[in-house]
Amino acid sequence: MKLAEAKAQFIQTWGSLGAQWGINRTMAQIHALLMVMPDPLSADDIMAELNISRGNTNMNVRELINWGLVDRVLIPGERKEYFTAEKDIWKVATEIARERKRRELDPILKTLNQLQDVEGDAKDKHVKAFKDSIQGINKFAHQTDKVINSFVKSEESWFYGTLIKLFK
Amino acid sequence: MKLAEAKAQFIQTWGSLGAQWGINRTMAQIHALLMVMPDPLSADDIMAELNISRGNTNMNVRELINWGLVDRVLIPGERKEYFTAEKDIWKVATEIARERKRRELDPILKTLNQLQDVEGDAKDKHVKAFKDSIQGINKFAHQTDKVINSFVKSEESWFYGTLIKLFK
DNA sequence: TCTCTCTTTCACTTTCTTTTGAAAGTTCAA
DNA sequence: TTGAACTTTCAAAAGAAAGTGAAAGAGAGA
Repeated sequence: MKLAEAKAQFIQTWGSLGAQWGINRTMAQIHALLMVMPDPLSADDIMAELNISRGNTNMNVRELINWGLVDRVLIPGERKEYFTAEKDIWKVATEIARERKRRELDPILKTLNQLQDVEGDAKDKHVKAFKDSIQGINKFAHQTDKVINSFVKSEESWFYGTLIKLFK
Repeated sequence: MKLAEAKAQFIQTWGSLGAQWGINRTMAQIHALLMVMPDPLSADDIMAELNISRGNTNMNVRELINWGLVDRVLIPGERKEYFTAEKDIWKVATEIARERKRRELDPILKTLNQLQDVEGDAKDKHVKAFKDSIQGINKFAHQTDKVINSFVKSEESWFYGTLIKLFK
C-alpha cells in the first residue's frame, strides 16, 4: 500500500471510530491527520488535506486543544499558528479517559448520590426495586471511578504489567 | 424525593448518558425504565411511561434484546409479550463491553494490521512517522483487547475482591 | 493610524438520526 | 377459516448535529 493511501484510510477509520464514541467525525479526523504528520500543520494545511471549511477547522482544532490532545505551535518568523498532536498513544488514552470521566462519570455520580434517598416504605416492592438498582449502580460507578483515577495517574509499564497479569 | 420523581430523573439521566455514548436516548431510557421496575412491562406499558410511539418502542426493545440487555418474558395465560432487564449492573457492564468490543475494537484491529505494511523508504520521515504511529496504536489496541476479554470473562466477586484492593 | 494577514464567530444550509403512525403481517382461539 | 389481539415494518416528517462561508475581530508592522 502507498503511504498516501494508507494515511487516507487511517484518517477515515479513526474518524468513524470517533463518531461511534461521542467525538465528532471531523475532530477525530483532524486528530488522526496530526498524529501521522511528522511536522506541525497550519489551519490551511488541515483545510486542504481534509476538504473542510475554515470555520469547521477552527472549531474542531479548538476543541481538540481543550481536550489536551493537540497543541498550538508557534514557528519563529511565521505569523500563522501551527498545530501538532500528541503522538504517544498511551498519553492520548489517558487524556481521553480524564476528560470523559470529568464530563460523564462525575455528573452521574452526583445524580446517583441524590437518588439514594427516596421516601417510602422499604417493604413496598417498587421502592425496594428502585433503591436496589440505584445502590448497585452507585457502587459500580464508584468502583469504576477508582479504576479510572488509577489509570489516569498510572505509568504505562506499571498499568499493563499489573493489570494484564491480573486478568491473565 | 418521591419515588415517581426519582424514577423519572433516573430515566432521564440514564438516557442522556446513553446518548453521549453511541446508544440512542430512547434505547437507554427503556433500559433504565425496565431496570427500576420490579415486574416485566409490556410494549404498551413502555409506550405509556415514556410517551413514545409503538414503532419506536418495538425497534428499541428489539435492539436491547440484541445487545443481550433485555429479555422477552411470557406470562402464562397472556397473549402479550413482556420485557425485563438484567438488574445486576455487573452483568450489564460485561454485556456492553462484549458487544462494543465486537462492534468497534475488532474491526479496528483488522484495519490496523493491514496498515502496518506501507511501502516506502524507512528513512523518509513521513513514512517513519506513519509507521511509528500505527505501530504504537496497534500495540495499544491489542493490549486493550486482552484486558477487555479478561473483563468480560471475569466474575464480579473476583473483581471486587482482588482488583479493588489493589487500587486501594 | 492604516492595512495586511490570519483567526474567530455566527446565521444559515446541509446532512444524518430518530420518531411517528398507518398499514401489513402474524398468531391463535373459536 | 375468520377475526381479534398483538407485533413488525417502512416511508415520511421532525429534530438534532455538523459544516459552511462571509463578515467581524485582532494584532503586527509600516
